[in-house]
Amino acid sequence: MTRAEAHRRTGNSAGEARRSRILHAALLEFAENGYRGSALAAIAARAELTQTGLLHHFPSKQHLLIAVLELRDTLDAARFGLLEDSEQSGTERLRALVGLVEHNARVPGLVQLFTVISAESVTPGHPAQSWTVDRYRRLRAGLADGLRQAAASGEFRSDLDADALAERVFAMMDGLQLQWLLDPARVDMPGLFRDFVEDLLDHLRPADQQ
Amino acid sequence: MTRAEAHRRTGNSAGEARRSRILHAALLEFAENGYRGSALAAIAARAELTQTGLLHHFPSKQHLLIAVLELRDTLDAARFGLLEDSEQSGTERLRALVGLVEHNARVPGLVQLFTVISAESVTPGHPAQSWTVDRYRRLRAGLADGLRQAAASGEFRSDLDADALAERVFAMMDGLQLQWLLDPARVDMPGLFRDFVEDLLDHLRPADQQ
DNA sequence: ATTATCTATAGATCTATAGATAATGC
DNA sequence: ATTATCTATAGATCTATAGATAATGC
Repeated sequence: MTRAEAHRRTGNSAGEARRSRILHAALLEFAENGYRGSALAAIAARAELTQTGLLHHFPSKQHLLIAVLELRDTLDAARFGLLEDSEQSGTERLRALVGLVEHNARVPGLVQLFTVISAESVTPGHPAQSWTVDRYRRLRAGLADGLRQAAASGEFRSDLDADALAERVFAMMDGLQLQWLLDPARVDMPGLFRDFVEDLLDHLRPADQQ
Repeated sequence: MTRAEAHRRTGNSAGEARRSRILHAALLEFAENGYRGSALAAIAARAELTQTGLLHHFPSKQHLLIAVLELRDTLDAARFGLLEDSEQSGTERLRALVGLVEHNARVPGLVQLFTVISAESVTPGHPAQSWTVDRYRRLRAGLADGLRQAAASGEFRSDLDADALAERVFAMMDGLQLQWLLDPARVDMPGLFRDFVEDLLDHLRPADQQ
């Protein structure tokens, strides 16, 4: 172990604080202009250092984007218990998503980040492409597992198509996000998503409880 | 009327053909790289003329983008009878959307154009922003009207929330498009959308027919 | 005369590297 | 010694304008 490694392990709060500031600035810029529309110099100015100063902390623009996405995704997943190993019921899982959407309605910048970057990353050669593809696979698989568990336990009807439902739920979430970002006064994202989920829960109740 | 105007009205097939070729090239580039990621020179090369030659036909990059979007949107609307004055039933309207999605599955480039540009246009100052906002308003209002008519005629249950349903339908369509573009092998966009619409039709049937 | 196209180029940007200087912490 | 930061700059791009030349159609 070099001295540098030892040091990094023991805090280095100044450097950490700077990196965190750069990540925050990058998040705002990427959300406002997308990856291709954002300039390192603008991010650096927002974090109050020079463009080359920024590149000391993140070796390239691509590294910076991935760092922003991973940070945000980890925070969200932790916050809303979207991780696989949680002990929630199917109903709780779906309602946790409603809670996430309600929270999202208060942080349009973050929603915009994921909406803009996800769509941009369908284009060939985009640096976030594999990250985005993997993220959706993880999200769908996690929810589908939860739904299957709930079907097995008798909470939900046993003939549900877990994969199809998981896709529907995230498709609805993303589609509503887009329309809400474009026209917030006319699109009540959290209300529409909540109603969608409640209708879904009605539909998922086992036949003997309907 | 100047001679130029008279001339334009009577054909001018060479110029028209060139413009059409540029629009097609621009569509492909914008779909592949987004608006900000596309260079006029690349579009021009695809249309086999120089960058300044292109600017003779479209005065700026913004004009070109809007021309592409309007052309495509008009073609799609005409093709699938999404225009307001059609005489379709509610069921027919919803199934026409299923037909549109099935068609879209065969033209990923066009789907990518709308997906990438729509998301990019949530960013401030994007040239397609008002076009995109208006397009969604038109689409939602058109479908909502159709649903209301169907409710009034007794085809659908009378207590449906037409605006909320119209939003859901387009949100589902867009969300599935995104996931399909990212992972076509794992996301059966047309099948998922068809099932969604059929479930919706079940739900909309008046109580006395269930 | 009008339309189409080209060359040349102004004037901005943008990412990333090289290399110097200052600050930090063992 | 290591880390952080800066100036300077190479080398690509990118949009749009100016102005010349060729082609087209009355």
